[in-house]
Amino acid sequence: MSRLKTGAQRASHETPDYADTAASDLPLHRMPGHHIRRLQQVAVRLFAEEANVDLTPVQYAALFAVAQRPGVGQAQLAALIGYDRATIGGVIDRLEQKKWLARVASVEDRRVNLLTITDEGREALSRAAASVRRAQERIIEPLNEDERAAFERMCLKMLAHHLG
Amino acid sequence: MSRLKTGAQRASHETPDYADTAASDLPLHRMPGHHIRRLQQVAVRLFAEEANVDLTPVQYAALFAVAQRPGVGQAQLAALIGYDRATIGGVIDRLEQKKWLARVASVEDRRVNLLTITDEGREALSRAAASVRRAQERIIEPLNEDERAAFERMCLKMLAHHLG
DNA sequence: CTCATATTGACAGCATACATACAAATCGTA
DNA sequence: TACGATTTGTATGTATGCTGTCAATATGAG
Repeated sequence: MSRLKTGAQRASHETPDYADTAASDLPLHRMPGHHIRRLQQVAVRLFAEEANVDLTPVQYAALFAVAQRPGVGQAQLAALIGYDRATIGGVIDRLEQKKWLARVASVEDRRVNLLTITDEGREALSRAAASVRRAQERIIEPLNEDERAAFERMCLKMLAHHLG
Repeated sequence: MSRLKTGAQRASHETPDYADTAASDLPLHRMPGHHIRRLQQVAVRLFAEEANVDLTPVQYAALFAVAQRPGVGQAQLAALIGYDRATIGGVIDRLEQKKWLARVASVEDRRVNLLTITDEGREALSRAAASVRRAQERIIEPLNEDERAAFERMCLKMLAHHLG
């Protein structure tokens, strides 16, 4: 049986007034998870808007990481940038199709695909750099310098706690 | 060419040392978008860990919103909680399968599906409330009170700027 | 050396997300 | 009132993301 009083809802503008919410005293606009999800949507959109290369945020991260660590395996790469082993396979497939990444079977460990970036991949990465930077700046554009630093610090704090 | 001196970034502790990155002077651990994506992953994981009901974060948001606004249309619902019109269809499909949400054809506008929550839906929502709250608290657990307020404020500031 | 154990990458299945296109229906305006 | 523009829900295709399973391969304890 619910205690929800539906009578309280009138037409309000953007933020609905979730008044009298007995079932949950946590309206959506008070949930960090909700904000984070929407920020993620915004970040992806801005990335796509700025992009001058056919790269998604995920593909960029993967390509960037392989450039830093040539010869990394798929599982290692996944751990490095925070992906699932299952997900990374498809990402690499698409980067391989574009000839920006190459899988090479390891001789030491025949289970492993050694990943390397191609010259075209490096070129794409280089070409994308500026627009990626712009996208990142646009996300935090409404924050002042202090807030940007604080935001980064808090993000890292939460990530260290939950992932570390 | 960038003005950023990449030489300045030495091996820092937990984060891999992306030293001498000529291709991009923005390492992953300095990209807000990267942090947001990983926070989103954490948030989803915590939600799933705490959940005592078969509900995803998205489904919870949709169910919650419909409970607040019975008779809302799919497009309105999508706008309300920040989804794509195309995405919301599948979400509603699954909630309808569980008998927690019902589509009713509108008489006034025959294009519209009026969405209403069922008694079972209300019951599920009520049952989920505590665990959803716990999941939200766990996300920001490493932050102190001031930081939590600041984080929420900054999230809302960015969202208002990019969505408003 | 051998066998239990763990790791690696592939695959299937489910659930977001987005862009695009579409038919049906509604609305605005001439 | 007729008709172009818009809105609504649906479908398709692509790309994350996760869980779970599997075969092939390493690894380590005995």
